[in-house]
Amino acid sequence: MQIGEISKKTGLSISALRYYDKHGLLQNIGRSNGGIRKFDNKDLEALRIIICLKTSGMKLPEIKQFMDWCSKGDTTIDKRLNMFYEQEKNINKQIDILSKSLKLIKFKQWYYETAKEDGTENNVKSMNVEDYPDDIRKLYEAFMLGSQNT
Amino acid sequence: MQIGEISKKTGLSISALRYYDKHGLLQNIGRSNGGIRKFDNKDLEALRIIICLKTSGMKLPEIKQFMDWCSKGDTTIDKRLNMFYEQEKNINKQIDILSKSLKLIKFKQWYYETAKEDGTENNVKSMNVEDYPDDIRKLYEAFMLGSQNT
DNA sequence: ATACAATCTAAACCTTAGTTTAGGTCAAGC
DNA sequence: GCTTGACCTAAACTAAGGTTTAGATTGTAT
Repeated sequence: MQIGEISKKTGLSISALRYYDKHGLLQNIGRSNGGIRKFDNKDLEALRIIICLKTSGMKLPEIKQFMDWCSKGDTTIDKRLNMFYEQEKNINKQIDILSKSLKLIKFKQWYYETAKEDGTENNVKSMNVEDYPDDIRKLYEAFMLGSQNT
Repeated sequence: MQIGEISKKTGLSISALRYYDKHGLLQNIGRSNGGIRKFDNKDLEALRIIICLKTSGMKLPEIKQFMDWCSKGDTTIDKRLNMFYEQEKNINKQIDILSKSLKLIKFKQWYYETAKEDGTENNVKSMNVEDYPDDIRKLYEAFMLGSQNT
C-alpha cells in the first residue's frame, strides 16, 4: 500500500503521515527502489495505535518514545507496560474533567430553558440557589465546589 | 480584586488573563483611575465558566461569541441555549472516544503483562485472536471494529 | 516515447494559545 | 518624596502539530 491508500484507510492526511515518518513515529516502513513508501498491515496496525494514543492526549514525542521501545525488543517490556498504566490514569482524569463540565452544561441548559420560557433572563438570573429545583441545585453545587473559592 | 489575586483563585496565569481580556472574553471588567483591572465576583464566575468551556474543548473565538451574546441580552437566549445543547453533544463524543481508547489501553496492559510473565513478547505476539481470553478478545475487537478496514 | 497521477523532499508558512521582554505606571508604606 | 511590588502595554517570541509550496522523480497506461 502507498501513502494515499493509507491516508484513506486511517483518515490521516498524507502530509501528516509524512510528518510522522519524518519524526520517527513510523518505524521500519519500506521504500520502493524509487523511494516510494510501502506500507504493510503491520504499519497500518501501528498507525491505529498511534491514532488512539494521540486522540487520548498523548504527545508525539511520547508516542515516538513508545515506538522506539517497541523496536528495542524485550528489554523494554516493563517500560511499555508502565506507559499503558499511566495512560489509563490519564484518560480517566480526562473523563472526570469532561463529566464535571457536563454538569455545568446541564445546569446552563436548565437556566436558558427557564429564561426562554420566561422570555427573559431576569427572573432566573436573580433566583437564589436554594430555589433551584433539587436536581439542578446539585449540578450547580457540584460545579461550584469543584472549583473552590468564593 | 486585582489580576494577581484572580490568577491565584482561578489557576490561570496573569498573562493568560490579560490575553483573554485583550481578546474580548472578559467583558465589562472595571479599571481603576490609573488603569488597573478591577475584578468582582461576577467576573470570577464568568471566568469559571470560561475555564469549563475551554477544558471541554471549546475554542476561544467560540467562547467569545458566547460572551458577546451574554452582553447582548434577552434576544440571544435561544442562541446560548443552543450552544449548550451542542456542547453537550461535543462532550459526549469526546467521552466516547476516550472510552474507546481505554479499551485499547486495557488490551495493551494485558498484552504486556503476559509478555512480562513470559519474559518475552514473542509468545503473545504470535497468538491468534481466538486464543485471547474472552474479555481481552472483546476489548481487542471493540478497538479493531471501531477503526474499520483490514 | 509520452503523458499523467501519485509520490518525493526541503523549506517556508500557518494556527492556537498563550509567554516573554522591554520599558513604563500605580499606589501603599516609610 | 522615595522605594518597592504589583500592575500596565505593545510587540516579539514560542511550541505543537501540522499544511502549503515548489520543483523534482516514479511508475503505470496508452
